[in-house]
Amino acid sequence: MQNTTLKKIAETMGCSISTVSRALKHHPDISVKTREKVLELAAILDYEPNAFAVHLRTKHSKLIGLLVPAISNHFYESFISSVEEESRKNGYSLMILQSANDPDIESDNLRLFRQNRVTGLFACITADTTDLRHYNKMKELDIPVVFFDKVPEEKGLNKVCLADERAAFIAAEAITQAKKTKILALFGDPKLSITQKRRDAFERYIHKNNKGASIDLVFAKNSAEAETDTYKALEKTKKPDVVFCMSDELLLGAMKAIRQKQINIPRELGIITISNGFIPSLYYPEITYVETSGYKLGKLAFTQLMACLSGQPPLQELFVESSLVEGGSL
Amino acid sequence: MQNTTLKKIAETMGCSISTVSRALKHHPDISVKTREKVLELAAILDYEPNAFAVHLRTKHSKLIGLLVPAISNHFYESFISSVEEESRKNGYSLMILQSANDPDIESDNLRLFRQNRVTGLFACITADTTDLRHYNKMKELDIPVVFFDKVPEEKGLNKVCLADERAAFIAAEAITQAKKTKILALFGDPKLSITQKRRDAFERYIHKNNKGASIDLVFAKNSAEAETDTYKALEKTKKPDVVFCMSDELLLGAMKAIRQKQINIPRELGIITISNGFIPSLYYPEITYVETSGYKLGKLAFTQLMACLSGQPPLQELFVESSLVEGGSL
DNA sequence: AATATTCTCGCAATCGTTTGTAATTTTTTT
DNA sequence: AAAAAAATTACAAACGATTGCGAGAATATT
Repeated sequence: MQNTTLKKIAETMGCSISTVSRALKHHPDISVKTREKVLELAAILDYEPNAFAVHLRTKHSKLIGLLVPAISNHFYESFISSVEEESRKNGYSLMILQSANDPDIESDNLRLFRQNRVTGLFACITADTTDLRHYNKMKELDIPVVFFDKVPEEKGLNKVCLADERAAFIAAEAITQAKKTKILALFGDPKLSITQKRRDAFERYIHKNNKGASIDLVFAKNSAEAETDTYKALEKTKKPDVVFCMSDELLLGAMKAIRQKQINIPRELGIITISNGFIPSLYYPEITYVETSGYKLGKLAFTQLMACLSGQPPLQELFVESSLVEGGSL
Repeated sequence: MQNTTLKKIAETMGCSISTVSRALKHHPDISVKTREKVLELAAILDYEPNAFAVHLRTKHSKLIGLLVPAISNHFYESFISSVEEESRKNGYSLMILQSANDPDIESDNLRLFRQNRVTGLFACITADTTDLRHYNKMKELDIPVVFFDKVPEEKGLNKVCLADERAAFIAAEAITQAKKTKILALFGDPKLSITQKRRDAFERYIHKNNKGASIDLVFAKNSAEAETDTYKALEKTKKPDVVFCMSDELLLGAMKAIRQKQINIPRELGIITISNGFIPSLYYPEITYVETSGYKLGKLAFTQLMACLSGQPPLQELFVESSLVEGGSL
């Protein structure tokens, strides 16, 4: 069956299309009597405005693009969920694409977003994104981009991030207060600025406030690498007394190694991570973590995008604060 | 900056819009020479077809709707991820909305899908969905709907589901083969049909093939309940020698109790669950599970939808088979 | 050389809305 | 009652792309 259109309503009512259109949006030009009739008829015929026609005409797509590395990820999930919620509340639809951490797919997706004339875009860049041309093209087309989580280094972009330094700082503080000195620190891809920031903050704090502590610094690209690296570290004669993981992914790997070696937490070894809290709650004792909420980040990103859309874009880098959540692992 | 349009290209080339349009899609009517020129110019001007205009004209939206209870869910995530992947490969965009298990939001969302003239729809109904009118409206508009996971009872609908009975059956089989006889079986909300199906299949198999085995049947609404219930069961004098969980959520609770009691797996106690595999892999030893893959379900759903779109709709209920994935927990 | 055939390309309608402006009707004013 | 003002509705041009049809130019046929 065909969809009801303004034309169909107009014809069955015996009036013009524009009258119908205006009546439906309570335009003062239309008399109450006709408006009522139109509204009634529209309800009967189940009229649903054709979003494509509306967007084509108004040039306002009410569509927001969202680019994440992967949907199946415990952090992005909560971000997505939160953004979807806000979008729907504000009458926007969401177009979600995954880059799979591949710059080629990323640029394909950005093209798709452009073709769909998204009103705005949330983007999390891949580890290998070096070419920002596609993003710049968005700017040329007046499509505001709010980068989140993994953001480019460039200045003058809208970014919302977890307070990476702060989170690492808090973790380092907790380790220091727990009087741990032999630290195994697991970080992710060293190319990413998030890694650099967390690492810097972590080392700075430890060197300044935890004199005599040693840091065994390891970069692991994924969970499996984290596992082997942790395993190796635990076989050394000078075993660590605490493990710091900068992400859930690394925590998973580290915990597997720890379980294999049957090491008791927290008696023999402390562990702390940066997380949104889901994974840490799976273990017993629960893992102490510095909270970084994808949910909050999503809310913040949305506000930021709305600000861009409705006025002068406040080009700036915003942060979601972190806090320590005590499990029993430290 | 404005987007490049066919008109702009036509004007700078000094030819008509239709020529440009045809040249861009390699229409035989257009000479190679002009085609080349158009292509070149389009590349320079960064032409991106306006999806709205295309869809309005062609009446083919290349947009697929996806309705899930929640994005932040370890099962739907993989489903979404899989569907997104297929969609992109096939030139479709995805519009994802969450129902939050609320029938009102569900119907709002269905309206949104209609307004956006989705080409097809994947839907997982809420636990309280009784009114299928909104879905029937889709059918009237020739929008095929593929229900997945939680599907309506009605006949004559496209459904793709996990083989709930089979999964429980396989788990029961594995338990029997492992010669376990004192079974603690954790099931979810007894109101849900999925619970009933799994329970029936499980009990039937055990009673028939594992003579002398006893089943301690427990219904737990969430992870916390599963934890207390498991804890209690482990304190009884007649301890279970195996735990069966019908879902990841229950597994998480059970494992916490087991960890607290410092019980060795698999030496003192076996455990098996039904899962998509993520949570089981977090433990050491990894948990043996019957796989129910959201990923595979997504692939199946997509194929089903494509079939509906490209010919006679094969109204039918399809199932994703389950298989046993051996961890070291049994 | 005249006609037929094939190549190229442009015209114009269309998809379903929105919206400025003009036209018509009704009401008010004098 | 005639003119002015206000209220109501219709007309028509966009938005950007697609596509059937026809026109003109180039080539082929006799």
